[in-house]
Amino acid sequence: MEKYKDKGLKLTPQRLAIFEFLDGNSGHPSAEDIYREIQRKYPMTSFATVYKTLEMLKKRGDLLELTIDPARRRYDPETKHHHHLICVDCKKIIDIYTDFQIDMEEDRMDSFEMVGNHIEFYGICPECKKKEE
Amino acid sequence: MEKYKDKGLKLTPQRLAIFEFLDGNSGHPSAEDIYREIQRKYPMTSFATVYKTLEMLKKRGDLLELTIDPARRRYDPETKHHHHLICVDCKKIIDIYTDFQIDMEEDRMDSFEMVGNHIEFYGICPECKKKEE
DNA sequence: GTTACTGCAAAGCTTTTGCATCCCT
DNA sequence: AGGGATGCAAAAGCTTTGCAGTAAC
Repeated sequence: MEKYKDKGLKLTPQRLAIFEFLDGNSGHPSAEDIYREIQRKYPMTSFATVYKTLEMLKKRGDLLELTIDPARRRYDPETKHHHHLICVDCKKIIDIYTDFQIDMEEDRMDSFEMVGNHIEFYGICPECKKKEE
Repeated sequence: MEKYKDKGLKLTPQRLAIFEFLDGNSGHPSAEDIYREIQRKYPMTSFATVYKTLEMLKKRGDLLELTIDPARRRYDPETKHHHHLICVDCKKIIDIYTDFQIDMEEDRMDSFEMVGNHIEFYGICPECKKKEE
């Protein structure tokens, strides 16, 4: 939480609630997930504030936007390099911290300047597998 | 093109134009890209038809939906397993056919039944790098 | 007192849907 | 002729934005 105390950044109750909800949250919530949770504490909080705060956190580099779910954006407060294991059925997302060696050969990179990578593992989670039976 | 001739599938001019545009297209077009191109040949084609046709192709397994771009869905007619190299600036997407060995250890899979994976490589393309200078 | 933030409502985009008409087979 | 496909327009989601009022500093 300390990391948010800097110049020109006002710590409003709404923001503190959002920071607190995101801190250590590995559930990869959508904007609506965040909105619903924040509303329980601050019923007056608006969707606009949630989106504006998420945008601010993204710009600061304290929040990643996941493009895994075509229906809605999901957010990840864990900014250290990691990958994701996704249930193709319920869309649950699990963090994977294994360091895979997947460096590309120079001649395959089409002269791109590489800045990173991200692996999506697809699978069926135990809960959904059970439902299938 | 032959692969579309089967039971209960009508080959309308609109669909043929879409199939032709997608066939071998490695530009990962959005629905609007497809709509604009098809309109040049069949100005009467509607957006609804484009979306309905893409949905049909997805269900048949002849088209992949990419979730790489948070602003809009993009489509990939290449259904063989491959990865993507993405320009973080202009969002250009390049296909990568290298077969990386990234199998996870059993005990890291959280009991998921694995069905596949997809690597996104992020970089800055030569064109965008030039613009930066 | 300043200045940034909030909330509301409207607007912006992308994608989906219902239904009457059309046309491929 | 029959049934799937088309096109229109409306609707549905998710996300963004403008602005006046509010509150953090």
